Amino acid sequence: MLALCLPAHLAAEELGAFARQIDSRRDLREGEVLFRAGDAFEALYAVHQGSVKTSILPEDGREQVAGYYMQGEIVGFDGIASGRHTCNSAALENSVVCSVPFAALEQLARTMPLLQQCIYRMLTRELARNHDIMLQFGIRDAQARLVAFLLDLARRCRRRGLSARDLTLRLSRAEMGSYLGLNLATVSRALSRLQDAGLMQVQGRHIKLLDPPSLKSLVAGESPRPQA
Amino acid sequence: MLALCLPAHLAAEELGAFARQIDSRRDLREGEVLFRAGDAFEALYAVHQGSVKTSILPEDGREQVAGYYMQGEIVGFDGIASGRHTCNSAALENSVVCSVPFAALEQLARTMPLLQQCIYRMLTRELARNHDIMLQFGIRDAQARLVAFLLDLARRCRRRGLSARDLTLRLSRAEMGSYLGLNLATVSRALSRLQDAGLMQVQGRHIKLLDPPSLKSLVAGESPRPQA
DNA sequence: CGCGCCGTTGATATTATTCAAGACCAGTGG
DNA sequence: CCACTGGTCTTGAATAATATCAACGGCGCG
Repeated sequence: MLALCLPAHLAAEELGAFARQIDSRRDLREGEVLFRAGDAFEALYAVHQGSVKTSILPEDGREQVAGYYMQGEIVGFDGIASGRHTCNSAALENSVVCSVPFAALEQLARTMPLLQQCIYRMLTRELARNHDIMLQFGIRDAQARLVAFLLDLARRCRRRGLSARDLTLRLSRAEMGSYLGLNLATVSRALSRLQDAGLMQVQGRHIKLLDPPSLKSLVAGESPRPQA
Repeated sequence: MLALCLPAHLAAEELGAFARQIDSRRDLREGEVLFRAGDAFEALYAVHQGSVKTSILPEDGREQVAGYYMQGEIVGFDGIASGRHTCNSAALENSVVCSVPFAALEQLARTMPLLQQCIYRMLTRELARNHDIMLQFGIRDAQARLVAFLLDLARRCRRRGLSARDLTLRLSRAEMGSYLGLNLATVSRALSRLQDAGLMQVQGRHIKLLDPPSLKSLVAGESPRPQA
């Protein structure tokens, strides 16, 4: 299953050597913790099946969702620099991850230029992705921000061969809200309004995007932003 | 001056070869553009003197500030994955940057393990930094968010041997607001209130942090967050 | 059936935005 | 030297958006 988790352009023979060394699969049940803030950073985890969230919990306050990872995505880059994880990670449903011990990976990469390249690409991709996410947070309007999130989700689904129209959220309203910096109730209301407007169909955690073009223009077009 | 821009742990002899190849200094006047969204990604820029901002401008809307880089920091990671810059960059004051052609750097790194390491560290650091920034955006209260920004700034100043108490902002209120997702007026009011509370002294763009501990607790302690 | 969790929705309070007026400041030209 | 001007910052009042509080409905499960 490792082959599925790792970039395809890794040459076959290298993959063989690689897999022999570090292949390691782990099953998670819903809610099960993958790592915690403060844990030593030992591995990256490729989500093979299911989905995973990351979060922080400020001692005083309530959990804040920091990231959401689905099939084919990689969790754990936080803490790669410091050697310790800076957030918690837990499965949102029964899931399977491939654990990739990072020290071994690095070690191996020293003698394998292609693998080196592969790691490098992972890092830069993650960098670009984070950049995108940060820009999305610039959207101030609650409804537009939510739509941006859903469209991002749709894009990621399409990439993985799933339907980009029929989304199944694995996050609760509260978790979405936390991730987006919105209140649970605000998320719910925004979804209702979007449904009333005929732009999507909402049934609990199943969302059908009825009018992607309009949704896109909603995000790009009329987001009131602070001046500069 | 390149030596100042690059990580110190690069072995001297390698640095020599490196510098000979790619050393390239560029002076920027206030407001001068370093690169634009859509430009081919050719180089990273180490800020040697002064400061630089990145921003996007959605066709419809107003400029949104995406990042702020000071002396000793590196701009341009956006677009490293796609080969094109995804945001604009301009000098906030008269500045000097070292341009580091990235293709050359990569090429060179193939034969220099230490340089390889160095690039690698740059990437992971940037990753960690972005992660931190994203978490800061989770802070919902305008005042607390602003304080978090100022404390981050202070930390970066200290790291660079500048005073962590007396800050000189290079961003206007509007730019700070744009970066933080707040209105200009909100930023101004928050600063006034913080001053009234005796936590800092504000004189235009000069800010003196009078009570860092209280400021820190303000960020961590009582930020009302959505539930999850 | 009753319970707990999740989601929706209303009423209200709080917070931030918007609009607008004026203060401050530096640069410029009379 | 002094107004003038453009930009930035502060502040007030009105408005809009979101959070909070709370009630209720649905659904799965013991």
